[in-house]
Amino acid sequence: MTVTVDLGHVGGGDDACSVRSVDAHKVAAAKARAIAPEDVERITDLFRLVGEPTRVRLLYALVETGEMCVCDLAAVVDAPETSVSHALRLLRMAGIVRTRRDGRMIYYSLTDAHVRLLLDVTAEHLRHTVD
Amino acid sequence: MTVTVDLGHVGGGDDACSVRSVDAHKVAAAKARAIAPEDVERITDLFRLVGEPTRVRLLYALVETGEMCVCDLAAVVDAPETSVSHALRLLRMAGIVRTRRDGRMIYYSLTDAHVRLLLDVTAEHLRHTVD
DNA sequence: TCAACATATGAACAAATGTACAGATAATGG
DNA sequence: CCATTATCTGTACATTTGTTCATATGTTGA
Repeated sequence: MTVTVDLGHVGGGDDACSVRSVDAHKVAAAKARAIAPEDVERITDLFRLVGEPTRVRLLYALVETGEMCVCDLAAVVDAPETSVSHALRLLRMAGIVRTRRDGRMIYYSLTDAHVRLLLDVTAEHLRHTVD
Repeated sequence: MTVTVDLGHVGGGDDACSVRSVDAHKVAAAKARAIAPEDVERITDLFRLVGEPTRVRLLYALVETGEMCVCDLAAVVDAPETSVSHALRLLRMAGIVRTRRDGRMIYYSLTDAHVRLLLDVTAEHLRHTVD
């Protein structure tokens, strides 16, 4: 697997300012298959949401119990209810969790099973990187 | 394994300051099965790393091409090489990517297939939430 | 309607984070 | 050894982000 295409020097082609490339093949291929900017944003938004301790613990709590009210979630993660409410709002706005009202309380639950899978896959990844 | 169920009204018990709970069952269960603090940190560290546009695009580029040098990666994501170098350092320190030196260049590649799976699962999640 | 409760919202502040610039390190070829 | 190339590292700055306090919304029961 040498490759190292000849292509004398792929001068400042395309659109970038002063970006030179060593292996034009790969650069072109990667650019062609690159993920759409819109999708990049959605993916990073999702990951960023799950990249915070309180929110991850909230999600795990919901995975285990199905649904819980803010009060109980706060008890589980041992954080002020206000903090939990803010965290849940972000998760709700992202469509990761949904709410169900029952009297004065509002119960939160996961919207779909994908988040669970996401967390599981991550756990698997961590398990392997630990060894 | 106590669990102490029976509800009624579980006053300010446990250890938190002023956290009351509505459904002691779920709170106890969730606390018992809660993920370890150490694991929470590792999981959030991982997600936070993938929760940034440049880094995600770098990872996708590596998924597609196998391996690339910093220079070409910078060309793909259209960012200054310094930025890319910083981003790659974080990914490398987290064990997500590894390096291979060949002359003056350093080639980056994914450490294992788990990240790829992670990205795929996420794509799946997004696909469903769009509908 | 009023008081008590569960949760949401807004704003302010400290901490974390990405980015850019300058200089440092490492390797190649002459 | 020197110049050049490829990448790294350190630092400073602007932005983002999580947390907290105070206040608002909405619900129940008397």
